[in-house]
Amino acid sequence: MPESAHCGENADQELASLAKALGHPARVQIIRFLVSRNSCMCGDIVEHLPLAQSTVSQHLKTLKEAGLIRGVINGPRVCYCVEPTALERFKHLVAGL
Amino acid sequence: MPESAHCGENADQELASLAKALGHPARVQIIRFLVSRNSCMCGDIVEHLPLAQSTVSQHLKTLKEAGLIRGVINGPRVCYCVEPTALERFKHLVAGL
DNA sequence: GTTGTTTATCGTAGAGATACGATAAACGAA
DNA sequence: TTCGTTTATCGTATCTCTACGATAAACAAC
Repeated sequence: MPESAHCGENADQELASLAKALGHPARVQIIRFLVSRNSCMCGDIVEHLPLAQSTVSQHLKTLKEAGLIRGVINGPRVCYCVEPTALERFKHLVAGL
Repeated sequence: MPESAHCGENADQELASLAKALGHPARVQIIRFLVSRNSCMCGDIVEHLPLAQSTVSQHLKTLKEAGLIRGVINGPRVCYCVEPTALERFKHLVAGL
């Protein structure tokens, strides 16, 4: 299994990638907001943050690309929620430091 | 106590700052290296990473400014070690997500 | 179809991150 | 003092991040 030969380095890269995604206060707030509400629409997040809608959308994209959240299209809206496995994975990797 | 009125936001900022410091693979590797050895000289880290000495020094500065490591001058060398309280604080903040 | 609502993307400006080589600073040893 | 070792800092080029307004895309309702 050549994959696991570098699992340590991969874990470093994975942890760094997740940490980077949470390396901005607005994105931490978004995650907390989603955890507290289980799920919500993009508009709710925009109202909750002192940022323009386009900026919030960009932060959501960053979190989505890191795998920390998921967006389900619901008519003209998008319902966002945390990806529990990714968040737990992050907690696990951090706890292992 | 006006300080604690915004402790939630402060925690977000604190978590984001620590996460940002760990948002690069090289810095994750440095932290792991220091944890595994308890402490070591800068040169050891430079040898362990595929980066120039100046680049490693810059990463060390980033980690130091985030409070995650400490550098003790020892003659012409500098002995680096993790700041256990900061690392535990980070683990605690992440676990609370 | 048109209209209004919601979200994503584009374009862009400014700030910060990342890497390196070159150089400076600090110190022990000769 | 002079030399060698070790680490930090400077200067720089390139890239990424962050923010915004403007615009496009998707859809419900009419």
